[in-house]
Amino acid sequence: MANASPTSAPAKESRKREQIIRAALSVFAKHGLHGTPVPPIATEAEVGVGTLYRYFDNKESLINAVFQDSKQRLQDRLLTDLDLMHPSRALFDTLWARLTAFARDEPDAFQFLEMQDHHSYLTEESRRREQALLIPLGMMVIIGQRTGLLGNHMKPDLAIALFWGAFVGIFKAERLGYLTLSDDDLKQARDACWLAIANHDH
Amino acid sequence: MANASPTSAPAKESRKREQIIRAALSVFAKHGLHGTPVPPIATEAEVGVGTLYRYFDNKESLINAVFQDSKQRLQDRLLTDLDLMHPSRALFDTLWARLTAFARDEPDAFQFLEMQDHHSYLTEESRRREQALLIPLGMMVIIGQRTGLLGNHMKPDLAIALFWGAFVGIFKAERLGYLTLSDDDLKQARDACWLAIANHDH
DNA sequence: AGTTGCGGAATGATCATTCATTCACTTTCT
DNA sequence: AGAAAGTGAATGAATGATCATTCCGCAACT
Repeated sequence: MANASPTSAPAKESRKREQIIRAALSVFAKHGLHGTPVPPIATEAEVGVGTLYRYFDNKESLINAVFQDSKQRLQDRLLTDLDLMHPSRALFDTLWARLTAFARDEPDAFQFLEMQDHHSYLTEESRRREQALLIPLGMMVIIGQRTGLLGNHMKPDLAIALFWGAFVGIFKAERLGYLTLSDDDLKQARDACWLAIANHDH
Repeated sequence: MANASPTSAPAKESRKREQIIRAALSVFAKHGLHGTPVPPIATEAEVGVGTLYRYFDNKESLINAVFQDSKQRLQDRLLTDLDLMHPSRALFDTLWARLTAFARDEPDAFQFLEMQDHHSYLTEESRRREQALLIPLGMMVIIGQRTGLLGNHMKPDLAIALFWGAFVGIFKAERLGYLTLSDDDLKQARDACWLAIANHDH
């Protein structure tokens, strides 16, 4: 065995990398992308600025790492062990529950992913990650429409944008202090969203 | 008469101010708030940097001017000659139509108002403008619930956040290239939003 | 003793803001 | 009326602050 110590060298190294990503996420969420200098990120990560640049080529590549990491975690929490190919009201409720759990557990990541200004920074790979989440959801909507569960008049992309926008909207309102979301509020919002996209022909 | 010329001195002065606000809006929408230096704004406004600082104390006060101007225009276009105290499906459709018209006619203003990062800049006055739009809409929802037009289980603020988020979501998706919104798509989205908030007890 | 990781002062670039000067237009004086 | 002086808007080079990035000396580990 090359490494038997509790924190082996490569493990410790990648732990530091994650530390920086987490710190960056937290500062970006608070002050925006252009708005946060690099040194405060290093401070928050309890790391020298020079160290940060050992792990990331530049600010842009750090931003992409944060983006991909957050997107990946969202995707994992949302899709793991879920059969999107058999849509049902129960599946919708599960997705909603997982989404709210994500928004609650990782508010910084949730907010970061909705920021406007990272889109000019994103690399090809980051955009691919975006698709990795959108495409399965799109297929789910298509199947749901085929089976008569969902209204089949709407473009799948439109349904997703509508739903996602509504979801983001209520949490954004909460973050800005216009609202507090109780469990009951979330259930009502969930049901309202379902009404918006379900099939009403029967 | 002190001023008989077609563009009197005070008129010309305020025209220049508006020119700067318009230019700032356009550049802010493209590159974000922190992301845009002041000089490019002056260039876009066809004005010297020094001139810009004759009309605005600093960047922050320019941002607030842009915000208030955009918010005011949204409010004017949305509420003028509308009786919010008598909600109906037709009123909802009118609001939707005005909202889409605004998003189409003034995409920069629409996007700017949704940006995350201006909230740390906003003055008391700017926040007041925010309320000036939200409060009448909230009253409309309350009345709609009282009259049985809207589902009356939901907090008015929640209904508004849900609706506004969905609306913003579809236009954001279009801007980012995930979608194109035909007139038909917009009608479908409108009807879906109505289903989400209307009363279904009859 | 050598190698690798780390830190943070140093560097050069970019930014917000200022200010000395120009310029166009009035008012005053002869 | 024509000349001279006054006024304040407009300008953009200059200034100082802040930022991203580098690099060299130090520490830890082998």
